[in-house]
Amino acid sequence: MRKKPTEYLTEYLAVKGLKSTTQRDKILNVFIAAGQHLSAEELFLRVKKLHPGIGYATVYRTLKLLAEAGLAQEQRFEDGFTRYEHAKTDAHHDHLICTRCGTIIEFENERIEQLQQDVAKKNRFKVQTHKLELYGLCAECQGKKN
Amino acid sequence: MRKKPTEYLTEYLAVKGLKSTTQRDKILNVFIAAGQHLSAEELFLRVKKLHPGIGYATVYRTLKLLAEAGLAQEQRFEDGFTRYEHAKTDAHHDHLICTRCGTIIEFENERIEQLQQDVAKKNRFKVQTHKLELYGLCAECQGKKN
DNA sequence: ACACAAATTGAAAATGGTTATCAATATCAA
DNA sequence: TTGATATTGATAACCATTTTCAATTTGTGT
Repeated sequence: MRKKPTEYLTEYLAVKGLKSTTQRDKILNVFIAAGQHLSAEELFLRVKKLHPGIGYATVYRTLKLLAEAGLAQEQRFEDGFTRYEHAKTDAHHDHLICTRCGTIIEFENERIEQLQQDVAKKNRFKVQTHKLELYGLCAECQGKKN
Repeated sequence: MRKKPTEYLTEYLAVKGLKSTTQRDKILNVFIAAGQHLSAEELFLRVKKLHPGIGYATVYRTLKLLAEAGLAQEQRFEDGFTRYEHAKTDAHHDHLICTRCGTIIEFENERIEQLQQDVAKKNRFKVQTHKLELYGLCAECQGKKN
């Protein structure tokens, strides 16, 4: 992804016969400036601060659009709602999720990926995507009582 | 779990100061007789067939209760709603999920579990539970067009 | 530039799985 | 049997996410 994300989006929209709008660009920019694992709600709050006119539904719609365009990736964690992370060109990664403070740590492990492929093959299964999440306590939270 | 599930449930309820009811026993029996990975909705339909009087909410409540009692385990897949599987005494297992027909295949892989522990350790993370799901096409669906 | 068909927006209502409410009923210890 | 408390069933409420729809904006052809 050597070109700017907004350019990439515009290109994607053109190809799909969709329209480029200022809202979409603004939302994308806020999304990029923000950290990983944002929920739609969180993104909406950030967007509203800079661009009060933009509506709730538009943020949801744009987030889905970004996912389709490959600029964001949907992740559904156990806390109920969907979060989005920036698309990475590099290898797939998985998550360590602290059940106490909510911290999310990313990791990648080539060996695990390989074993997953082995399992799939054994079951004559063709993997499209996968999800590996380890839930537990992060280093900080292990010490805390209660 | 050498004793009958209903007995186990009764015992759990007694310890917790809760009450044993015919509805709970009936729902538990239907749950046991049914296959794995039932949604609350699916269980409700089965229950209703045998015991028309039992309400929707009671099935939901009982399912949560069974999970607390250790008789069932909650699983949240990407299709949006929660499914329950029978608690197993044997090793933890993971899932292969067909994105076309919805078939769910269980598997377990000791080596992967081990590597997960390694990753956790490296991040000074204490794992409580984990979730590994491979989404893709099962053997049958790979041949089908569209 | 100009017009127009088609896409997009914002606000509000709808959805859909799940949970809470509440009056009526069932359970269980005394 | 009684009485305090838990449970039930029906329904309303929740809540994140989607859809609806009239008004507005965009891009293409002229």
